[in-house]
Amino acid sequence: MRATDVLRSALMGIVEEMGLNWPAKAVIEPPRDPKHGDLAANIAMLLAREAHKNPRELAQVFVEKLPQRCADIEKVEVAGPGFCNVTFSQHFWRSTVREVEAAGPAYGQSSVGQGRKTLVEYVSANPTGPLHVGHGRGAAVGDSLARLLRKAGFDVETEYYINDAGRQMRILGLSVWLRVKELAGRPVEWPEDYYRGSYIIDIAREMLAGDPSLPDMEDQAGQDRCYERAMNEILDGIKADLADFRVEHQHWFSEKTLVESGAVKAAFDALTEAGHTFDKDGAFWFATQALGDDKDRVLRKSDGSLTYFASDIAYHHNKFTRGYDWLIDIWGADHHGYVPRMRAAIAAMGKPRDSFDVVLIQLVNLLQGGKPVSMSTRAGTFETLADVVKEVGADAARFMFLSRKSDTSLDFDLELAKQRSLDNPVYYVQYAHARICAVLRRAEERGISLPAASTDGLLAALDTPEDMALLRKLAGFEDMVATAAQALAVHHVSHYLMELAGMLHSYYAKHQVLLGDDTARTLSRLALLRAVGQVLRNGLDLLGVSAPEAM
RNA sequence: GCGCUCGUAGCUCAGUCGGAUAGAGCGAUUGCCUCCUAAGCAGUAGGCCGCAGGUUCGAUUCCUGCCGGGCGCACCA
Repeated sequence: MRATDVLRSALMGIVEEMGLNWPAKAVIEPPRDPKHGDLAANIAMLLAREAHKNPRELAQVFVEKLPQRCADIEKVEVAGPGFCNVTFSQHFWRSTVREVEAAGPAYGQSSVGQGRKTLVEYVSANPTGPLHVGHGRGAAVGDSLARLLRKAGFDVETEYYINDAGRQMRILGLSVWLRVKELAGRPVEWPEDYYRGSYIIDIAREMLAGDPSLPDMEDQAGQDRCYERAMNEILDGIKADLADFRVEHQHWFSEKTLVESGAVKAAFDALTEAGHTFDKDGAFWFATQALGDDKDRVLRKSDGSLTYFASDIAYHHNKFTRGYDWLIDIWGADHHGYVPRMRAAIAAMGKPRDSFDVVLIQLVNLLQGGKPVSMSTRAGTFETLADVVKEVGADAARFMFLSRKSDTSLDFDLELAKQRSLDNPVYYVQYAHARICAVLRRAEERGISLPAASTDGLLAALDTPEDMALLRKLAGFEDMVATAAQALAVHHVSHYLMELAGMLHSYYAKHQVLLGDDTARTLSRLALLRAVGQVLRNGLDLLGVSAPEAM
């Protein structure tokens, strides 16, 4: 926030003048209670010991010197144990409207990310069936996180890792193949592990219709053919479901391709060279325990096949070689035990700890009017992402997924997601935007013309406490984006939007915007509302939620 | 048993790089449309921030232990 920067540099100047150093723990932030001013600084409490003064005494020094250094400061006082509480002038806050107008959709953009090359890998569900609700949460979080990080100045790309090389894929091929044979009236013996979903039968039926001689193939060949077809079909379905959910990955990365490229061997060699591997019991091991894991892990089993971990190491190694220096993985929370070994792998690659982060996505409990919806594979229940999106819409689903911390479990009530009330926050926020648009439309109808860029004079009539509160909130948008991005916490955006929408609704109820007899005030309030609308749009865009002009 | 994680209002959840009197919505309850969208607003009630210690000027926030919930602990993926 501009106010924070202004105050920080003024305070730094004073600290320097006193011959002291700026402590790392110095914080400048809006106090909880707005009565304490716009910003509070704890600097005096931190420097008290070094300056041989009591905190309040030292704070008094700052209070006396600040106004000379900063014309925008209207009031500054010592409070509590030694805070410096600063209030900026109304004129200063009003200029926020002009900043929003100037930046438009780019308002909130910052450069705290310094262009760091970042890869967000998310969803990455095995292509063995349609995406379910849990994947949807991961999809929403990954997509919004990428948007958020870009807004904060990171250079972000997104990726879906296709697990097309392992056991699950063999089972998928087998499942379809057996269905094909069954449909053709051949005798079939069902193994313990196979995919039972109805989509498997659909694929088998299509394949059989396309090639009636298919069941005559040899088992292995038939199974391979089925695997190929089924995976592609399911992958297409996944892509379509994601597109309907407004999620698009820039890269689709195949595990199979990775394995065939020899990347696994290269990764093994690199680990061995660094002395992190050993042979035991006929298997090839990675000594992760020395790097913080519970125990050492197998990379190549005694039967010669690779573990999932092996190709995952190669995959992450490959990400680094592609030039990314921050890897963010979005995983289901049931994989949290996997984090230490992946961290061990990153460490073994010689990469710093902060080059790899995992965002864990907790379970989604699907409810219907407060009662749990069966998550079984039975038809007719809402289990897939596509079903849920169809039922409640992408906006409601995304907002719901993004309004809670991602690592706590989430109750998703289908009834509630369709309700048009404050129970359902997405409508509350969208309604605020639509209301603003309605007022702007009405103004236009009445022939009131608001210049695209307002001036100090035009904004001068913004002088109520509610005006100031909204302006401060708008000014804080960039900070919110930056801290949310760095904390990988998308839900901060939803909460900010809820607060901003609440303030707007409250303002709307209290202050008439279109005032027949007071043109100056009308114009200034219209400009403020337009700025609020812009910030609501920018925030909703980070969530991938639409901002309707009418509801 | 070990590890990770969570425990904040009746319910669902924010907040916490240590700061002043802990917030929101729902539910309960009382009001508000001759006026820009009532999908809204204003008010009231509701809290040992799981428990006990420790660190400090100051702890809901950090540390330790305990209690309770969730998840994980494969030569599975």
